[in-house]
Amino acid sequence: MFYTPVVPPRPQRTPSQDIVPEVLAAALDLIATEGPEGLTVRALARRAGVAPMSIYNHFDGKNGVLDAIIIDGFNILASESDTTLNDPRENLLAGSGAYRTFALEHRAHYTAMFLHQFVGYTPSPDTMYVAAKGFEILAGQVQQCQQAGLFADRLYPDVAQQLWAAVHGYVALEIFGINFASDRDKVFYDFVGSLLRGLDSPNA
Amino acid sequence: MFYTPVVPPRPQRTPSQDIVPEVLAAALDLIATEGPEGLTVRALARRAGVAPMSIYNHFDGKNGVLDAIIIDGFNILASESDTTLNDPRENLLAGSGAYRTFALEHRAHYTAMFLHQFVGYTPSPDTMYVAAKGFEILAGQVQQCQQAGLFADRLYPDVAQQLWAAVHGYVALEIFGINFASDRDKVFYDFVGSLLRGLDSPNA
DNA sequence: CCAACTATAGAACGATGTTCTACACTCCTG
DNA sequence: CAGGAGTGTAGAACATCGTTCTATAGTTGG
Repeated sequence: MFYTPVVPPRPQRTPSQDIVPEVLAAALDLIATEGPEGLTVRALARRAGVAPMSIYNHFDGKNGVLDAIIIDGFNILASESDTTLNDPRENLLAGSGAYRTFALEHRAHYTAMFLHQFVGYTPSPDTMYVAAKGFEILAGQVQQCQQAGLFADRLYPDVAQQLWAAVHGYVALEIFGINFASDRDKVFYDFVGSLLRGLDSPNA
Repeated sequence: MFYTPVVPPRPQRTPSQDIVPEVLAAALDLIATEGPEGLTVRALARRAGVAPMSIYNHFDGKNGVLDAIIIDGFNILASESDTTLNDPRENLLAGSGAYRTFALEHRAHYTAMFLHQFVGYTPSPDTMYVAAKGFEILAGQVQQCQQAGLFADRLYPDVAQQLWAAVHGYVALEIFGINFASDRDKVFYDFVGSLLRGLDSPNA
């Protein structure tokens, strides 16, 4: 009369050390496939094969997951866009291209970092620190250009801000689906190249 | 024994023709003061002094309110940035400045139009149409420049896209609070001017 | 003055983030 | 190898969200 199931119905518990990476992967997957609004605690736990409570035990709730994604994103962005070519101007062009590639290929990261304001989310101090470090990398590359004689009569943080604004604006409209350029890649490089050329001539 | 209140406790019903403008004003006020996440149907009705059901009787729910805000925003933007100076290049510069002024002064409009993705919102066909018209105004201004000899070896929709990306990027970072420029106004005009100068020289 | 219209209040439904509690599995220690 | 501490899980609970429905009451035109 006793009945023992032949197959354990499912691994009942997720080992502790697997939870964080699986939740992060599931969160990126959710944002990429369902959009930022698809990132809910219940859906996240379901896709990660984990109990909702684990989001609170291993992260600080949904905000903690967002902090983890954003910090991860800044680390990837820093490692991919901190190029070190000999020509500092080429270096800046290559960095801009790498920034755009990061945004397009890690759309979920970029969305969480710069495009979507998640309701109730405020970045943690750690997140703010990593973000500031990211801007410093860009500013450093511009400074190297200046030491090579470019952007002569401008402040390098201003040039960094202008370059960042341009690249972010182009990428944001691209991701929003409102880019009507004839050839997105070519128009992008022409865009950044033209801006650098214009910024290298004297301030009007 | 009968008691008649000397003052009617409050106007019980809002006259029909007042509801739409009051709801729109309350929605802009809510976004501006509480942020986009503060725009909830209940809070909106409360601030407008109106029943929640009115949002559904006079608009198509929350999405209808957003459509109304966005269409209103595009109309304001078109009327303010469609400048007609004699010099087409000056015209483009003035239009860019007007775009930025619109974004900064009508922050709630601009947020709904380009910065925040409201959960569950998809623009109505009418909204899409008005938005496309807005891009055509910009493209027309660029085309006038081209007829005057500027941006010679480039396609005018590409130049329009590049200019829009630049201005939107600058404004977006400004509104997000991550603009580190020494003087925001001056750096903006230097930004747009440099881009136009660079785009006027031959394509590399 | 009455009938058609419509703004209102309030309950209801499913879904959200979050917290709490009881339970069951794991794994280290004695 | 047994047992207890630690921890992942399930589920209920709370307030709030957008939305729908119903019944009521105020307004207005004929």
